[in-house]
Amino acid sequence: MNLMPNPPYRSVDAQTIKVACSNCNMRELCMPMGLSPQEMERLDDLVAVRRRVKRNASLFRNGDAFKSLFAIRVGVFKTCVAAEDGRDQVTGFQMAGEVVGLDGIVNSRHTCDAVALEDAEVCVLPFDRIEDISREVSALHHHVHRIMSREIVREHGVMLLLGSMRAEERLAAFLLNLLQRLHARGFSSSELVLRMTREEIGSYLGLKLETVSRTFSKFADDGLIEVHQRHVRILDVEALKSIVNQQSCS
Amino acid sequence: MNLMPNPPYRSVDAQTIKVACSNCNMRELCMPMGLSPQEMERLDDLVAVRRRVKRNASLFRNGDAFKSLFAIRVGVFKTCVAAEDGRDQVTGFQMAGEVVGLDGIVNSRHTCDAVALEDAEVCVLPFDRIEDISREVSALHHHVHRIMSREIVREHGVMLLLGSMRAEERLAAFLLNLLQRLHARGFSSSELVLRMTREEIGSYLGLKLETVSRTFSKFADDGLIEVHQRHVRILDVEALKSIVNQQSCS
DNA sequence: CGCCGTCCTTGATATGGATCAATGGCGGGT
DNA sequence: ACCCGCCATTGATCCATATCAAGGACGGCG
Repeated sequence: MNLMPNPPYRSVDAQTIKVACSNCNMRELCMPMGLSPQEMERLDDLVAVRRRVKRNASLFRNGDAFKSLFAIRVGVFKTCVAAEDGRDQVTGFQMAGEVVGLDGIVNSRHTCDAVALEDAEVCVLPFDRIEDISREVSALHHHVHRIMSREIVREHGVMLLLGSMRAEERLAAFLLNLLQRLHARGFSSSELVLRMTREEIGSYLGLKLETVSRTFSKFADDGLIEVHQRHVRILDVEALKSIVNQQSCS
Repeated sequence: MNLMPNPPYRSVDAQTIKVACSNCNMRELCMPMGLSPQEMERLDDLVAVRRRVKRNASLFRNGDAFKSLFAIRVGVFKTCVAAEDGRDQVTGFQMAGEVVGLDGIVNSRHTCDAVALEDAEVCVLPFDRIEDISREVSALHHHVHRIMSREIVREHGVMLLLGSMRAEERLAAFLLNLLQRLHARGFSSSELVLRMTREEIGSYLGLKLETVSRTFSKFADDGLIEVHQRHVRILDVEALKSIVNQQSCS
């Protein structure tokens, strides 16, 4: 099942922008903190260009040669892996300040697709340059390790969710996670706009879209949230938290 | 649900052995290849000690301070994460030549348990020394990145399995994966001895132990495998592969 | 402004795997 | 060698979620 029947493949804007990290207002999200001015200067060599990615376009696709990591500046992406038989699985949703492309390092080829869910902009971080610079800037060196480790830990959490939680717990955990990340970016922690469809949420959570929709409705009936299409208002965070933590089965 | 009711916590043998990678017969599994003699010499500074871990003992536990990665020399481990409510999820089974502990880098604390499924031995790789040495030995630098990326890609595969496969597909994929890894280590690719219980397999695959058992029995009835307790003989690899790849639902 | 395509909601029904329960078998310890 | 505890198997039943089906709402475009 393909979520996007006709994705305009690689319809990426050619217009790329010369940039520097040192005056980027996102840097506290994607770059290490507490650098000396000369270290900061070295980092400016890292980001050669930015790239715009239109809604529904791919930043990279399974099989593409891996050359760079991408730090998201604007927009939300999904990453998804595909089985031979065509089934696919959303492995994550990434937003500003998060880094995508780590899957490509091991075999110099990407093994998943990264698709923009809205018009987006990323910083292109050539990986060989990352390795060169991090030889001199140990804060960057360690930062890269931390980013990769964080992704591993995040995926552990998703495995726990997929392996042992029920539909309501999964959706509550999903909402709380989005909320927390949006809050860290200065957005309201009681209101959010989903950038993905019910089907994409379902794929990520190992549920069918109807189940996602029904569970939203149930939360709304129970007074935990208000849902109007992709607009969600959180009325009772604590109740959501207790759904996630309740010992439901086994 | 705790898989191990009374784990002898941290009952690790104090007898640690002074060792060197350069004459280790496992090095092609856990270390980068094609090093110069002087690079190899630098690597010998990496592994300070080895550690023995008895069956059912933990190599590290959730909350432990992170100081080192561990390269497995002998034995099989499981890693598992726990939710607040006590549920836990096996996130992987690791065997000789594989590295555990990557989860600890991001916050300098481990976020999962690593438990030996049989008496085991690991090389202790202090992480600060890894970072120091990889500044000079770029092959090691890149190797660490590859190992972390490989783990991310592996977890993508588990997410696909947990999110979209049915019980038979999950177990077939699990057996094929074990087989392939054992084969790479010189073992038969048609016969294997499981080091984990049905419950641990079930936790990893997001199934209950009864379902795992029933699915083994079904495969045996269908003539795909022979099962005697933890001894499994593969009779029809191709059939297992076709179970994994078949477009079953949606 | 109305149409069309995509996404979402809701209901009815089916089913795969969980749960509950009972028995069996192997292995480790004394 | 025997017992005991853990692990595995198998059957009967239940239930959460998938599946199938039918509208409904919104947004973009002619």
